[in-house]
Amino acid sequence: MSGSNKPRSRWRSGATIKDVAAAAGVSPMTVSRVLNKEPVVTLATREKVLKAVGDLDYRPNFSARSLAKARSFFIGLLYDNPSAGYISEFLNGAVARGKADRYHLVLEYCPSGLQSVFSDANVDGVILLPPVCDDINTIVAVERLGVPYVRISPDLAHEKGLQITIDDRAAAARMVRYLIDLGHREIGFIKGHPNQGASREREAGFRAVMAEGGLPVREDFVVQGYFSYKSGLVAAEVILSKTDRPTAIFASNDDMAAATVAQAHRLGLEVPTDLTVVGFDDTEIASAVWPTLTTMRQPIREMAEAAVDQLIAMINNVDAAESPRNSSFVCELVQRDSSG
Amino acid sequence: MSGSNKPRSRWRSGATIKDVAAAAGVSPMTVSRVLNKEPVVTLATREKVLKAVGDLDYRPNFSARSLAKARSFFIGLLYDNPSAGYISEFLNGAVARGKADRYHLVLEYCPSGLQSVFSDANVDGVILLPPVCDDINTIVAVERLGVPYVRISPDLAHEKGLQITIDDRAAAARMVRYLIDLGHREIGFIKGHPNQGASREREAGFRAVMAEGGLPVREDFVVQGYFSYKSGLVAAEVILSKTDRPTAIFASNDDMAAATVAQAHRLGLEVPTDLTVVGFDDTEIASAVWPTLTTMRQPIREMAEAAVDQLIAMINNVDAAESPRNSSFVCELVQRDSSG
DNA sequence: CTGTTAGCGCTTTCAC
DNA sequence: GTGAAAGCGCTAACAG
Repeated sequence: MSGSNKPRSRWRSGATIKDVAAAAGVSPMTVSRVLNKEPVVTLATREKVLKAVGDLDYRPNFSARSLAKARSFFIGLLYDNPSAGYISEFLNGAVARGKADRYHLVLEYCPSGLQSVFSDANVDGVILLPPVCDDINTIVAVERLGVPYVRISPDLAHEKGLQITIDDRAAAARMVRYLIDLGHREIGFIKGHPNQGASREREAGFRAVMAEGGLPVREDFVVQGYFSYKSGLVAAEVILSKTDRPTAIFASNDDMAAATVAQAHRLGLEVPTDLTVVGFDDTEIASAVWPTLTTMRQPIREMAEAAVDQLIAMINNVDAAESPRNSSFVCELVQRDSSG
Repeated sequence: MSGSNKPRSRWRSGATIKDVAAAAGVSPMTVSRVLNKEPVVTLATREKVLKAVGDLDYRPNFSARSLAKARSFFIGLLYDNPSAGYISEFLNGAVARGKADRYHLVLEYCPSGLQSVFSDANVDGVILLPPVCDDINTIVAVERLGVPYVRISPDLAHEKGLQITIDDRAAAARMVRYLIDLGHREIGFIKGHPNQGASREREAGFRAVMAEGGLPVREDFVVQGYFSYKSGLVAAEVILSKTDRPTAIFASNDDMAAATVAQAHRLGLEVPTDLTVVGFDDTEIASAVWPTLTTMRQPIREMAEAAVDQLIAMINNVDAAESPRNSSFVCELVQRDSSG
């Protein structure tokens, strides 16, 4: 940190609630009531106050309000290297939803393993994105914080804390059924990162439907990936370099599906003519590659909105916090050009 | 908002600085000094205090500290639909850098046009991402806030406020020289969104080098894009559907370059055999498509770190704020598979 | 419907 | 090197 800490000799203006009260000829308390939209205030009084607020360009002091209300009006967002598309989509939803209730988002980068959570922030609630939502150290740290929290697409069910999920298994099952309906019999599968519950669920959905359809799963067509583009490249090569190969590959996310398409091209295979490729999530990349990817759209934005909503409800209403109402979102099959 | 607002009957723990002081047998003031790492305190005292802090699991109240210090320790980040890759990269840098000085980032979504900036947050400084950094209403609103701000890759030079830029013109020039060195003579260009200065600069760099090399610019090979994948698809079609076409296309960002590759494929052209395509930014998509894109890497993370650094310096030191030291970052040509 | 009093938890200032 | 008093700007709780 640099030098002397003398603050604000020119920053920050300074009209306080007292100034507004004086200008409007009322008490600070009345100003406070107007600002907090309490319905009791007379219309006339309200207007006087609002005028004074405008004249003085008054902006309430967040810290003072927080201190008095014993609330920070901040929600912490714990993340750790999600794909760019995922986090940016999530942020859009969460920021918009928080704004309505005057909540702001504070970002905390949480490389799992490091338990350096919340060095000193005081937030009213916390949202944990995968895979942080499954890091036990982080969860413990958040619980010690004593604030409500929401876990997004978590793996293990954990006593407290609300969970916002999608039914990964059902969604994966739907995708495999789609492939079978298309006439595919030999279907390859690229698994997701083993540190995420979604990976197991998606695989389970895949296997369930294959079994259901009486189709044997060729274990050498099921390979480990890690949700990254690179890992998809490797996995696809393993599957496609065999003399016999599947007619379709279901990758556990879009990045790996995109990589599979690229690998297919490299090996001289046309998509979808020679090989059908499908992904999961419907992140940006799904519409960016060529051919565009058939995938399972995860309603990330809606999930973010729900997370913020529920969190605010829990912050306001302790009862709600006692009996969290987990919610599960449904995915939508988005058919594009990579399947046939 | 839901129901009654009775707070924290079970959330929030509660050890205050007084409790710590009592436990350590010192005054609150001494605890404060220890916590703020003021060097005056005796080692013995310091240790007593630290032990009490640990025992009580004390975490300082951010709001109280902010109120007393007249500082929020929050930095606002104003954004408006940047590409996912851009914002997520920027966030990584900014969050990490802020952490070192106990600053946190608060996100504000600022659809330009709407001047709904900072409904009520009080931040110590503001970072404006493009294109918000060029929205005059937003700039005015931020100036009225009375806090220092940094603009990232801004268009018009504006009196106050620090600017973190790259030399778009020079970078674009370098890319065009690279293409010429590769033997290309007929080079197409897809412009960026006209609301961003970077677009004009990149085009200027393109034209300068073409002129420098004595190569005429075919105006029908220069078409308008808007930085989106879709706009790139359209632009590329315009250029490539002619009977004669350029041997190389320089798109003003990666999304449009990726779209150009896709469009080329659709038209039966091989990249780079039949057509060289290059982009700008080196965002995620550049390594995600096939063939991977040759592009100009913009050091987004470093720029984010610099922005936070400078902002904190300005917050702490008014003198620094008087004479902002703008900084310009250099880009790096990343050669991949889409050029030849 | 509006005002008064007190205090949130911390830090500043000034003593000692 | 440490402590006591006062106050940051706001709102809860109570009066009236």
